[in-house]
Amino acid sequence: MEMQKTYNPKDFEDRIYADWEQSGYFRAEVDKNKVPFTIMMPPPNITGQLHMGHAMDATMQDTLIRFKRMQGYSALWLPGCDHASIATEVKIVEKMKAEGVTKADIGRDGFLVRAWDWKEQYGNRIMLQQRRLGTSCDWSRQAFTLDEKCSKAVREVFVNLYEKGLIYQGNRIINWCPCCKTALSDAEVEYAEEAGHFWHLRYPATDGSAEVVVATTRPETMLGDTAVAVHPDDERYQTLVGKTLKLPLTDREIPVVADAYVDPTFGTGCVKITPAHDPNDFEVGKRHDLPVIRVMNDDGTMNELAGKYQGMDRYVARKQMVADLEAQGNLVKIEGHTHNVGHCYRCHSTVEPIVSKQWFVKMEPLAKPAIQAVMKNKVKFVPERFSKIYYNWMENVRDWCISRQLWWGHRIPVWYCKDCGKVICTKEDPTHCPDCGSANIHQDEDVLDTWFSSALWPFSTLGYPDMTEDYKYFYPTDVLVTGYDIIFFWVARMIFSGIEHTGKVPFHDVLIHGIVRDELGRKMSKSLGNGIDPLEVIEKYGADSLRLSLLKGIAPGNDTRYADVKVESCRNFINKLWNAARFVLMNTEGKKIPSIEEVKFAPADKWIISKLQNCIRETTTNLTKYELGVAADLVTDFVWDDFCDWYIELSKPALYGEDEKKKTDTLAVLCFVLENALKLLHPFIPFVTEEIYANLPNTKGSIMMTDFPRYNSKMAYKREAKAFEGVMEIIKAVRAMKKDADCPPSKKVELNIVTESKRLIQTNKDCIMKLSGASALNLVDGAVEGKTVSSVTEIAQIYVPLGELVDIEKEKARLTAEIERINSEIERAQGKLNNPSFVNKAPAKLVEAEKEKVKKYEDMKAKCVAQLESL
RNA sequence: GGAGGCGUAGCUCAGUUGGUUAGAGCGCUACCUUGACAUGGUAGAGGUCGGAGGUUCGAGCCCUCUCGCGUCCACCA
Repeated sequence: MEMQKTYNPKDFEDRIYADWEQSGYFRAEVDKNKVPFTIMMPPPNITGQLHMGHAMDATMQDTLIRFKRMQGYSALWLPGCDHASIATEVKIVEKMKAEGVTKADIGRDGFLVRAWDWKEQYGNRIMLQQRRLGTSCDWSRQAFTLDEKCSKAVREVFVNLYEKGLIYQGNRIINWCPCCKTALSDAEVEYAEEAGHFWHLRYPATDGSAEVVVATTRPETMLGDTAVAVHPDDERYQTLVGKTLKLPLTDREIPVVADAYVDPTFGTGCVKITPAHDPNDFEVGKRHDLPVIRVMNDDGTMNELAGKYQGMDRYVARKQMVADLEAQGNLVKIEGHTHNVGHCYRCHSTVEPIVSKQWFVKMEPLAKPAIQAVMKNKVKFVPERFSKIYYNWMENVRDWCISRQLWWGHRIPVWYCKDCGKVICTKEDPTHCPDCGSANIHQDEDVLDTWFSSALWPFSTLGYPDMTEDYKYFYPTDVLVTGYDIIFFWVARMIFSGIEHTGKVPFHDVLIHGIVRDELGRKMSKSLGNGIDPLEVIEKYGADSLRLSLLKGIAPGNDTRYADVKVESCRNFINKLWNAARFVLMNTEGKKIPSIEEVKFAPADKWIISKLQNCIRETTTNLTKYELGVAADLVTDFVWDDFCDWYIELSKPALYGEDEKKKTDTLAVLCFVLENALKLLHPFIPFVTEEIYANLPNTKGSIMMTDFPRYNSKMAYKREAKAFEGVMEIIKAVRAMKKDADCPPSKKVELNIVTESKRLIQTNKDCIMKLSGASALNLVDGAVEGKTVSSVTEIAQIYVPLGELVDIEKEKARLTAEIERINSEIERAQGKLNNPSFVNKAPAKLVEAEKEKVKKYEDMKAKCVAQLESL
């Protein structure tokens, strides 16, 4: 097959993916002869579209899983989607609103029909988009948090926790979203600074003897006040404690209580206590046995206990009440005040702390072993610093509110007996009350927090609670790859869930990455409209270029910026690789290539093979350490600098020469190095490496199923490679000399070389001449007469007669400068050696290196001085 | 209030247990269409690593202080 002059990913990416998928290569088998390696894909929401964050997340995972697969592991990357209870429900309600339909109109069953329709329509979209990236997930095991398998695990886990007393129902202050009309967990509230006010209100004592002034940021909640608190030691208010106050705008009387919660130095030292609408007040209320008066409805309007304000929206009521208080003379003052206001993470409405009966998971017993697991390195965060963030959260976590007043999700598996009040929580749906036998039972209306099922993802997807072959073989998983933004939502909850329900940590490593920002460093967001669609980038540059650009130069845990120019430079790299392959293929065409074992290596061959071995070793190490950015740099640098810029050029004298054996030997090395480079690159840029691999002589099958290159110490050739670098130095020196003398590169020059390494130079004569643009290479014994420019390298002095181009004065200045430079090097090294503490304390190896350096530079200096004198 | 991060070449970023002369991409300068590639080649210019002090034979890396900019958590009504 003919390769085009320019790399064009559109010609093959879709075709190759279809081939892979059809071949079954993505499927992981339970194979006792292999070691499993498992990654669970963080399930994207079914409402979602692929964005840059997904693209990076998926690319990292795909790179790791392809690497491990090639290393011989039974590599499972299990994909799937999250039903995203609240996010999806919000979207469906929005869509219904456009049609003029409400949830009440169609009822629960009708709503669920729509929700499943939605899932059918959009649930697979993002999975299809992921394929464009080249993701090698095992689609045969694709899961969904609301499917039968995952639901079974949810049920099992809920009942177990309930039976252990770790799930309970309680009346507590929770975060309420009046827009979504559901409770939220603490993690689902986002705080943002907002400009607001402090309203100072006067509450007179009922006996007229005194008054207190309280300040509030939410005056509408005063209708639910059931006390005013002061600090027990606050001398100002000693006489007030025990008295009652008249609550303005109502006909209620409320007591003054003493509670240490109050900070006497803040404000007036008097705090209105609203147990139904503030978490701290709720606690104070409990201590003083205060009534809990909730004055707000679920939709954020005032309720029947709000008197004349009933039915008003919370903000309308606020305005009206402030006006009324002012009219009464009970508004003392209004202060400007910025404070943190909580918002729903889905609809961004201001959340309302409200007392409500909800289901909770008791966190303390679960958190302890989860903290231990990380402390004892059973779970390792990469980079390590994220474990601190994890500890900080885990150590201070409050009970998890898991019930949601939504319909889309796992319904809480609890039934209530209407006759005897029994609460029934069982793994099988009950038909009657086990206590009184009544069939008059009904299920709890609420569903579970969407993260309750995500928390089980690493094992629910493998069949838990059933001890399936998959579960036994692939669990615990190996590495979780995700962003730091969901450590609390998800990572932490998977860790304690895994430990509690399976007795094992769900994964050994957590590779944390940052977020992909826009070119200006801003977060990509819908409201800013600065999002970049990965699919458009793929369309323009190809998936491989996008993948590589998302990996090159990234460091674990750090944010990165997306820039077109980065993708472009990666595309350029791939084009380079493409053309290098084209070069090799053009030359191998119709030739019989010997196997690498039969080749007699030239010095350049040993050099590139040595470089290759080094690259194999370093790349493997870094991929194993999850340093994907470093690994990507290593491989691409090897291909571009060592292979393309040097070795391919070095191969040309042999390829265009007369010696057939030399020619085919060189071709064998070219093929060998290219093939290995393709394998090293395959985890990063799977499509183009597959395409080129298919064109290589003597290859069959897919590159993704070949073995990842292994470091071969027999091919290390360290000494030979080092020696050959002396040859390269000469080539570079000649190029620089020509440039310096304004000699056109195309003009062939004569090289006269003084060296002790005569054999090395002689063996590589063709390469030196070809790469430096020389017409002749003479080994001479001393300085050459006449107008020459000269240069000194570690192993040689080079004289190039350039006739009229030679400027003696310029040449003298150059040599003088060179001697100065060498002198400063000698000084630096000698300075170290003259320092007794360096010589005594530094490792012998380093001391030796400094000595060598002095020797080398002294030698070069002598040569430079000799040259200068000869001018 | 607490925790953590960042500050390295004009720009965007690497720099893994402290160890030769601190790297890359893009940009820039000069030259080059040399039988894979101008999405290219060759040769260059350009940082002393935010600042100060300290530990060490040796610090971009460790410690203290300090300046500037993000982030997360908590939250006093």
